[in-house]
Amino acid sequence: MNNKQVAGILHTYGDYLEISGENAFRVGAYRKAARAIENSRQAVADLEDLTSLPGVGKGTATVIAEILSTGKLLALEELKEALPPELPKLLNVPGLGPKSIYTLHKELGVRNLQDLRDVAEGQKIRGLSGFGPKKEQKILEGLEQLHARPERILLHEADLVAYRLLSQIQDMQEVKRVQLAGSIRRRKETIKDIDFVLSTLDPITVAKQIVSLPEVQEVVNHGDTKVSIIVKVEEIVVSCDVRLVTEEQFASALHHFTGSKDHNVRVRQRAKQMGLKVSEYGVENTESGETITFSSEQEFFDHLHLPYIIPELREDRGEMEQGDKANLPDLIEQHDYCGDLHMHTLYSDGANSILEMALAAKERGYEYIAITDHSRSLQVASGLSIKELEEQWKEIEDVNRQLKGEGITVLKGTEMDILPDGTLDFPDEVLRELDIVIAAIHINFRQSEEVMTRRILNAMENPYVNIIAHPTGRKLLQRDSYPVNLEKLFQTAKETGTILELNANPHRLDLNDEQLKRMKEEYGLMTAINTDAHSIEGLGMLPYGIATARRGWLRKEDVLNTLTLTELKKLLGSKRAKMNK
DNA sequence: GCCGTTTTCGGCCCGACTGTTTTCAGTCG
Repeated sequence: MNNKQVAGILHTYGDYLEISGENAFRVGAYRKAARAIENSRQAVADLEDLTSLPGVGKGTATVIAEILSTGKLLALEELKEALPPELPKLLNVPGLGPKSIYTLHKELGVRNLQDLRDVAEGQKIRGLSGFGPKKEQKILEGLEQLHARPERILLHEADLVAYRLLSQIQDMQEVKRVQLAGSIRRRKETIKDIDFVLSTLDPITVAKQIVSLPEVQEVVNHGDTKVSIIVKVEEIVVSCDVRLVTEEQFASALHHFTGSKDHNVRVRQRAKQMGLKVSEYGVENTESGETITFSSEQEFFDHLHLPYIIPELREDRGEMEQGDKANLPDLIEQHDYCGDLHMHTLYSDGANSILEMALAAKERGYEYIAITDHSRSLQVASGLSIKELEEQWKEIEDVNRQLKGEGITVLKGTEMDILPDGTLDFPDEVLRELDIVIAAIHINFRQSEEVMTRRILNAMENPYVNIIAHPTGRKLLQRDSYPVNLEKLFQTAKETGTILELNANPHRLDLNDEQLKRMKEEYGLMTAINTDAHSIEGLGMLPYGIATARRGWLRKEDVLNTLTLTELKKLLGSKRAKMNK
């Protein structure tokens, strides 16, 4: 049993207990334990003392031990017998929580979504105490919404919607300040809803203006301090929450609604120990009852004796402990970035020429780029034959001559396929001529973990392979990673001097934030942030890579692309020198 | 169920909105 499986059972147990009417704190305790296991770096099966996990005491330790030894949990099996198997699915219906589900099941015998629809349509819900016609209507609407739109959207899609709204809200006369908050501000890879915080003297007028914006499809909530709407921009439908506060409250509200939830809990626990109470409106001194407000988040953190914690770090992954010790890393910034090492041109499946890509890169202030078109096997992406690759080298040399003195250098590269049997698509004689070699898997994802891992290890053991592109192969909201043993990849990367990429494409972000953090902290490895651009515009996806690196606690020195051209060439050459000895 | 530099009992982060009520419970973030 791995950590994910154990945590999964605990989460399910929590769901079942909750809809059985169990004490909410007990339910919360199991969920907290499940999160602790998910976040644990050690395999829970190997732990000597389960209660060393935060939030795991004697009771939960016994439960975990049972799951580990038998693969299941008797108490959960019994609950599953006693309750209809599809009942937990009702938790996904917006506006419907555990208490209501419990009542609906007990009083009306509701077992699944269909039953729920039937009793709502049959107007049977309104007769229950605590329920009425509006609640009944809300449940029907919730059932509609359940399948109407995707649960989450990608960060770059959220940005498109968010900035469209932000500029309009900014222009409203009564609005003093407005800023994005929530997961979009923390730059999380996918977004459930977009949060805005604004300050104004006239919340009622501003709220009215917001609900009548042209992008608004539906008004979910409309209060004096909070407005919830569903908006549509270019086929992207997403819900947005807007919080309206006074100018004095703005900094506290911004922090509160930026989250994450777990981070906020930690902040409040800390404040409580200091005799303070934190809310979205300010910090109250429990003894004197006086509430202090702040003009910036910086002041807010100062007041709690913490350094400023940037939004990307607010995930309760150690930022409070490290902040307390003044030990937070100096994170990479976009201006540290010197060049992109993974991009495609007209030679394979890109949209622009080598010269166009080079000029665009120069425009962005880069010192170098690498042209890495696909290799011969990947015919769906017009992979290059050896002959075509050699023709490309001539063109790259031409472009370099043409751009001499312009401060930009084009490197000869390839994104070479790792074939299903683990061999490489080009022979060493060809690879030797290249400045940089990226290897990647694009076909045969369905092999076993052992075979997939072996394929990649083979590539890493080749002296000419510098980088493994998108190492897990996942596509966000589309497909999971192929099975691969990341620990073995990290270990071999360390031994061979191969670099695992952070692919900045917002559909990939592969490796992800947590994997990057682990790779750096436990193996001391650097990454390469590349856009994998297929056009000039694709180069502009870099911020998504930088943000993910920051969420992974990476500093400038943890990223290959911050090296100067001279340093880069030296580092790329060092693997060959070492392995060809 | 967990947890303790006031604590081994009595809290558990905190508040808005909605729909149901006539003072509050449930849900959400």
